[in-house]
This record gives sequence, structure tokens and C-alpha cells, in this order.
Amino acid sequence: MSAPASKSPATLHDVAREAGVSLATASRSLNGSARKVNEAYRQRVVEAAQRLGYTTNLFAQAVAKGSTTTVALLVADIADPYFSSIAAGVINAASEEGLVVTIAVTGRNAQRELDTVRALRGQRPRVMILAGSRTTGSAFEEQLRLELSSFEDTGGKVAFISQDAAPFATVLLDNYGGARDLAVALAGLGYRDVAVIAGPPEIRTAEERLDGFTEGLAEHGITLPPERIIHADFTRDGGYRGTQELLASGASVDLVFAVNDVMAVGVVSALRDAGIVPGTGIGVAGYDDIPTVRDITPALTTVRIPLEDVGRRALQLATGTAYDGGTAGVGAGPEAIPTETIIRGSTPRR
Amino acid sequence: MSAPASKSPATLHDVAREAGVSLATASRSLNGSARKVNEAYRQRVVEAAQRLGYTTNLFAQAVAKGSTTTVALLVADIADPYFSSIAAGVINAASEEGLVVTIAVTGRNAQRELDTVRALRGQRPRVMILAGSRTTGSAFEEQLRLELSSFEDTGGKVAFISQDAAPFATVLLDNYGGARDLAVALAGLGYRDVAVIAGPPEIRTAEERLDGFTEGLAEHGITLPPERIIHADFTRDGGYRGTQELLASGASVDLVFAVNDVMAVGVVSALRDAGIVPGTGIGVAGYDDIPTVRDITPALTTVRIPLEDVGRRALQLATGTAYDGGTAGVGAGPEAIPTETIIRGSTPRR
DNA sequence: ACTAGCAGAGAAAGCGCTTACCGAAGCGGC
DNA sequence: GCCGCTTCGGTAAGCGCTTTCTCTGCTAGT
Repeated sequence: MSAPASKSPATLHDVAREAGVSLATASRSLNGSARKVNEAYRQRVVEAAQRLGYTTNLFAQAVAKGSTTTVALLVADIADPYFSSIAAGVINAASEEGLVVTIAVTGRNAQRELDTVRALRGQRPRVMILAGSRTTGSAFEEQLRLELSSFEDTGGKVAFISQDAAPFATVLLDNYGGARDLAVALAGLGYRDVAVIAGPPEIRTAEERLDGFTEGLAEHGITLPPERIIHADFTRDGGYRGTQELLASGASVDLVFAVNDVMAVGVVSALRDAGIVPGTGIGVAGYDDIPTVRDITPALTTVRIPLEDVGRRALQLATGTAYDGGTAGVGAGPEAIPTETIIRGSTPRR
Repeated sequence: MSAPASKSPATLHDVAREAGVSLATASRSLNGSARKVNEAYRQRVVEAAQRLGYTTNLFAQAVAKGSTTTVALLVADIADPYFSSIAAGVINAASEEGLVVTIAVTGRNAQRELDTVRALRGQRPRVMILAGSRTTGSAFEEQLRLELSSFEDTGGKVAFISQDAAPFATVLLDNYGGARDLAVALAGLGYRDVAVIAGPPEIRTAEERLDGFTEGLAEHGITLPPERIIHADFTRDGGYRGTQELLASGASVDLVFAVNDVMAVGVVSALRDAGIVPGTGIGVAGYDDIPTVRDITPALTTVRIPLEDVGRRALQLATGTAYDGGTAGVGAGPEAIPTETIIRGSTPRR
């Protein structure tokens, strides 16, 4: 029943004693300090550290140095492939730079998002990356901006993913353009009677896609009547229910565009459950190109985003390691990530 | 071009001054210290903190207290739905306890796993959770165990997910039993000529599933000849290629079991590309019940694991907050998470 | 009225690390 | 052969916080 008698981890002090050198020398030997250390000493310190199983206490190091090696990543839902792909990119890029990633989940709840940002500040992360933020129109928008500005004022960097959130750095996903291109391509395939399963109106990413799609249709003289726009939850079930609603309305459509793939999967499922074979009577398209959509039947037409790159890019933007040299000044950033329309079986030529 | 003159974040010192109290009082006012503080003072401190936008520096707190609020989670691949679901569970459970989660990705690389564990120790996490560890048979196994034991000796807790890794705490997934039950169910449906797309032999989870499945078949008098066991990568493409290999061998099978769903999706795809309609000529089954498999055609027969619960459970096991009261002693743990066989369209009765 | 006792604020000693700063050697130049 | 310079260990002062301990100022008991 007694707690296991646990010695505490070795400290730098222990290492110094073991190696028979001073604290300072030990410290200098272990982190590539600017000052040189006699190689023989260094060797001894390194060996002593090894023998003792010593690892630098990052916290202590952080307080001494006044700066950390932490990156904070906020996502709406880590189990959603959109976000987990982004996370993968961030984590990989971070580990290349010796940074450690802390992930928090906001569940698309603005209050929780704000709370989380506040809590995360306690970690004094170097960088804070927000994906799937609900900044728009929320009552919390202003507070969030203030919080983030204050974070930047105290030396942090913030990067947003997807939505332009000036004055903060942004990896801009061209949701508008991607959706417009998709609409143009689909119109080119002969689709005319279109419905959209849109996301919640306060998610900007969703709205941008809707707007872009509308614009693309308009270029082909197709109008999207308001009653053909159904707002639903940004989930598979949201797509499913939105589709049921659409079908119940009796509208006759030849194409359903869901503003993300997760919803589109729900659309396909709902159509099928209603006895409609997607891709024959009604075309279906999504957005994101998550892995699943290649594997469902019919494979889904969608817009590809290089999600992992996006995550990686966000980190680099914030740490100033952006790859394409050039104009990485303060206001760098909102240079959009290219997007690609992918036509698959779910939208055959009509 | 000049760096933005950034003031550093407010410190407790600033707050104390602003509130006109001592450092000690400020500290006590802000964290529910054991000692009481005059309510009027406390109020003043809290307000001052608010005014200054102060958040406790967790690092400094950690070094002063000698303990952190960090949980380290190692997964093989965060973009894999299996792991991202587990991660979601861990993160949610952690945030309920005020803990912060750091995620690292090992890419199923034993060397990298070891390095990562070492690096993560620098954070002095309270808990380290390993999912998809490649402990088995790897040359690094012993080193990893040593590293983890030493971590526990210095006050940390480690929890493994899935594979029993005594002496460490484990959320045991009954891979063996789940696969056996599945085999029994499938045999009951009339399948006889079975092939298995197995995982890499050094991943224990994969082997357990293979063994359990074999056992289940044996109970029905079905033997699984070695040449019907194809080892492949634990990915969709692994499943795809494994299936190609199987088909090329000319074996006549009526069922393919892939030891996880991600691979099973590849199996379905490969069969289809070979002109075989999965579920008619050949049945397909997977394991995990990731969301995707409900949505492909035919929907996949699989074994469900409550992945989010598993993650949550792992954290609770390690922090000692396990829910089912009872025997949460030191050696608690390897009480398996229940598993459920789910028969879907991919394995109709023959 | 006087002392015992306690509540609670503040001073100060760390926590494990980094990094000026100091001072002892070792070196070459004249 | 002496002096100034460089090189490089060590000493000690923090970093921002917690917590023990001291000490003041009450309340209360007789």
C-alpha cells in the first residue's frame, strides 16, 4: 500500500558532481553553449550524464532561459481526419525543429476555445496554432483576438489555419477559389440543379466554400436558390440529416455539394438509405479529400488540400522557417495553398 | 525590420505589486492553496491579475513544485483513425483533470520511439502513454523498458495501450479474444477457406489478432495454412498489396480477414480492382471499427473497440482515477476492455 | 487586565537550470 | 623576462514560482 519510494530524477547538479566539474561546466557541456568547453571535460560530463540517465529538465531550462520549446495546437476535433492530418504535419515539422507539441481540443465551442487559449498561455508556448477556430461572428471573437494579441505582445507567435484572421499570420486555404473551381468543373459536367449542404453559418471556412461554389455556379448561369442551401452540423451525421431534410423538401436536384468530405460521406449514406444510388441519379461532391472518400462507393469528387503540408506550413510560418525563402516579412503569409479539383465516380458526366 | 519590442508576460511579482500585497499572498490567492487568505486580499489579487492579463507560468510552477501537469502521449501515426480516436479520449480525460497533453509521433520506428521517449522525459510528464508501441522483438525493446522503468523510478507513471507490457500498467485490448470471437462468428456464417492479411510480425497487437483468429477457426475445425497468412504493412496500401499477393498466388479463398480496418479497406479496394465484388465471391472482415468502414460498400464486418474510452481509460489508469473503483491497486489494469463482433454486409451468410 | 493561542501576512529559501562575471592559467611580443 | 591578452573553469545571481518559517496583531479565557 505504501507509495513506491521514488527517488527524484537526476539533476544537473548530480551530473556535475559525478563528473567532478562545476555546474556551469556541466551545463555548457550538455547544451551546445556558445562558450567552448575543454573536450576532455565535455566527454566526462556527457558520460556522467549517460551513467545517471540524466535528461535536461525542460521546465527548469525554460524558466532559466525565459523561453520554451513548446508549440500549442488547437483543433476542433482531433478524431476528424481533417484535423488529425493537419496535426500530423505540425507534429512532424515541430519535431524536426526540436519543438514539442501540445494539443488541445475545442470541440467547436467558442467558450471552450477561449478558455483553452487562456490555459495554454500558461505554458508560454513559442507558437500557438489555431485550426478550425470559430472566430467568426461569435460573441467571443473580440475576446479571443485580445487574448491572442496580448500573447503576441508578450513574445508569442500565432498562426491560423484556413481562415484569414488578420492581423495574425495565416495559412490561407483558398476555400473560395477551390469551391468555385469545383463548381465550374461540375457545371462543365452538365449538372444544373444543385443543392448544398452547408456548414454552420458561423464557421467561416464553411461559408467561404459556400460562397465560392455559388460564384462558380453563377459563372455558368446557374443560381442556387436559398432553399437549396441547408445548414447542418460539420459532421457525418450532419450531412446525413441535411440530406434527409433536402429529400423531404421534395426538391428535385441532380447534384449535392457538401462543404466538407465528412458531411459528404453522410450525404452518400443518406441517399443510399433513401434508395437513391449516388452518382447515378444524383451526383455528390465534397471538399478536403480525406482518405475515406477514395474508398467509398462511388468514390467521391472533391477538392484536394495538402493537409499535412498545411500543418507543416503553419508551424514554419510562425517560427519563421517558412520554406519558400523570399518575402517572409512580418506580414507574410496569406499566400494561399494550392488546391486541386478531383473528379471521381460520384459525379459522372450527365 | 526591427523586432517588435515585446514586453514579457506579467509575472506574479507584477500582480503582487499591483495588488499591494506580498508575493506569497498573491501566490496563495491564485492557486487554491491550503492556507487561507483574507477574502478582501484575495479579491484584490484576482482583480489585479485580471487587469494585467496574468496567467501562471506553468513552467515556473512546475520547477517550484517539482511536479508538472503534463501527459505525454506517444502514438505510431496520429493521422490513423485508430490512434486519433485514442488521442481524443486521452485529451478529453486529461483536460477534465487540468492536465495538458503533449503528443509525439513515432512512425512505428523503434529507434525513433526510443528517442522520443527520452526526449519526452525532459518534460518530466506525470504520465506517459504509449499506443502502438513496437516493443516486441525489436532490438530496442530492452532499452525502452529500461528507460521506462527509470522513468517510473523517478516518479512517473506509464501506461501502455493494447499489448500487455508488464510490469507497466496496461489497458488491455483483448485482441486475442476479439479475433477469436470474430472467427467463430464467421465460421458460423459458413466461411471455410480463409486467408489473413496479417500485420508486421513485430507488432504484437497484430500477432495477437492473428493468433486469436486462428484459434477461433480451429474451434470450428478450420485450419489456416501458413501460405494463407500474408504479412503486410499496417496501412491501407499494405492491405491492398497483400491482397494482390494473395490473388496472385492463385489460392481459392472465401474470406479475407485483415487484422485491422485500415488494411481491410485496402483489401476491399484490391478485390474490386481485380474484378471481384467483395461480399459476394469473397467475404472481408477487419478489426477496430473505425468510422470509415460503415461507409464503404459493402459495409465491413469488424470488431468494435471503444477507442475513445480506451484512451480515457489509459489516462485514468495512470493517474489513479480509474472509474470502476475497486481494485485499483498498484498492479491494477490488465482487465480487458470488452469487444464486440459486428457483422455487416461484407460477410453475408454463405 | 493579562497572557495563551491562533490566524494570517510577509520574508526568504529553495526548485533546476542558464549565464554574466571573475579570476587563474597559458601564450606571444618586445 | 615581464606584461597584456586570450581561454576557459568556477562562483553566484537570477528566472518565476511555491512554501516554510517568522512575526505581528487579534480574539478569548480566567
